[in-house]
Amino acid sequence: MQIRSRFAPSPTGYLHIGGARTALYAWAFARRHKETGGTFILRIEDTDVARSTPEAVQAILDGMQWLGLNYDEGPFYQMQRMPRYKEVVADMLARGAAYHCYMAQTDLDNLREAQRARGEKPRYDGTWRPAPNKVLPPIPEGVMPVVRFNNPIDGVVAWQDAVKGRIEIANAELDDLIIARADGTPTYNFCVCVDDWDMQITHVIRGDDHVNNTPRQINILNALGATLPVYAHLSMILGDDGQKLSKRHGAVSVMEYQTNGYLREAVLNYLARLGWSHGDDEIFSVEQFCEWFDLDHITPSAAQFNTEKLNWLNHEYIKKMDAAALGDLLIPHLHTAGLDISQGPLPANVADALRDRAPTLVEMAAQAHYFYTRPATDAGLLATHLTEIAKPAISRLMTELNTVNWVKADINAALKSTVATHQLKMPQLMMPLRVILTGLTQTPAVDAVIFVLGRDETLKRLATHGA
RNA sequence: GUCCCCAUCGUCUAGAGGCCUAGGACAUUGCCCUUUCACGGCAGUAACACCGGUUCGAAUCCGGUUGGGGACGCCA
Repeated sequence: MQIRSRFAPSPTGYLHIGGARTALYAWAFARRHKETGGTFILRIEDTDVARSTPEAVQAILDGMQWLGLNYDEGPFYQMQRMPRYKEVVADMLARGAAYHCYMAQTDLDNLREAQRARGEKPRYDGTWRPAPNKVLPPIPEGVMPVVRFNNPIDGVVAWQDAVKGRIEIANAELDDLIIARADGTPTYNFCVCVDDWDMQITHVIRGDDHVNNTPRQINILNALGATLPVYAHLSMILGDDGQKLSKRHGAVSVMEYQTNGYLREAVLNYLARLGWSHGDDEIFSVEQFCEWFDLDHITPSAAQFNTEKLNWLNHEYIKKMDAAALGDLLIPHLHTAGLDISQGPLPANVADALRDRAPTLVEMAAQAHYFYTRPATDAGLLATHLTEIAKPAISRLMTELNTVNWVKADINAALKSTVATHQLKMPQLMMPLRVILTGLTQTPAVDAVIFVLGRDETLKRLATHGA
């Protein structure tokens, strides 16, 4: 079987973490079956003209690109498929699978309100639904009708959800949904069916919130004579505080993660593990994920986002990444931290020195200041650490550094021999050096700092506090 | 209100009747390492929502309760 999965966002906002995970799973599922023709399709559901924007389309594309979720077909835009939808509507009308409804909006509202008041589920009452021997109301003047789907009245719709198991809903719970508005434009549930059918989607992997749409779509698909896809409904992702994610509450664009200093590999890995598992495996590459991913191990319950774990994962990736690559990723963050890096040390070296103590690139950039700007000297700090006993040692060290072969091991040897000849304890030399060189008491190992700073800059800084 | 879904440590999860006195990871606590902080190492605290069944045996199956979530649009 050739797997064909799709991601079908509506462009009404950026790609947030929930959408990104949905896209990731649908993508990975197709990639998992690549050898047998697995195909990933991107479809933009933009039929809500009022809320869809080109900026949102771009934001979604950007987010997917950053994550590396490439698609094999598309992007398809529903607005460009209007003729096709209209053709299908006309056909359904002709076959009696759908019918015109002239009920006014206000009447509909009143109907629903009354039903709610009676404790019933609000539903269209079938006033305009044709039936044998039924006399329809006279068609009102000047009213453009909507088209409603002739939903089955009896029986149940059931499907084997790949993550939630068997779900069944009685047709009596469903009503005749509108498939085309009065202005002729088709609606969501209908477009999805036509698209999934036309695009021969075999696996619909989407958010939990569509479970309720599924029986309606199955009915429409059946009326169309289409083969039903496998449905896999992903539970939602909750915010860090267990609350639902929303625009004003923690739902941020995936791109925010990039600007906040997260690596794409870490975000991908984190998302992969949020709602899916492969035994005890925690850290794995996207490639590995694509090999392992299956629908069977997706959790049916909602998952709470945990920034601390993301930070940990991000740090793991930072610690393992190639220094040059890490340096490249760090550059933009150094810029936003306001540092002029044209004069200073190589970002790759800075990154290498700082990686153990920086879980994100933003944090790393924040710690990188003293590599690019002379530290302000805190008199108090200097007084505490730059003791009389340390001064001659530093002076001797300067002469050594002047000629030492500039590699970390030799720098370290110079430090050690200075400590030895002046009969100091390590901290007695390291702390004053650290304070002079960085202005801080908490930095990477001093030999690493010296190495990254470079000979000239190190000697200049030491000279200012001239021992 | 009606319908649907969900329920293992604080969090993400393993677990598909005996391998479970419930495993891993993050976080947390303690100790070790150490030129501070960090990194790293070791150890610890911590969970099957509740009540009934089924079974020789249930975290695993069934029913109910409670709690949480979602859906009920001429939005997607």
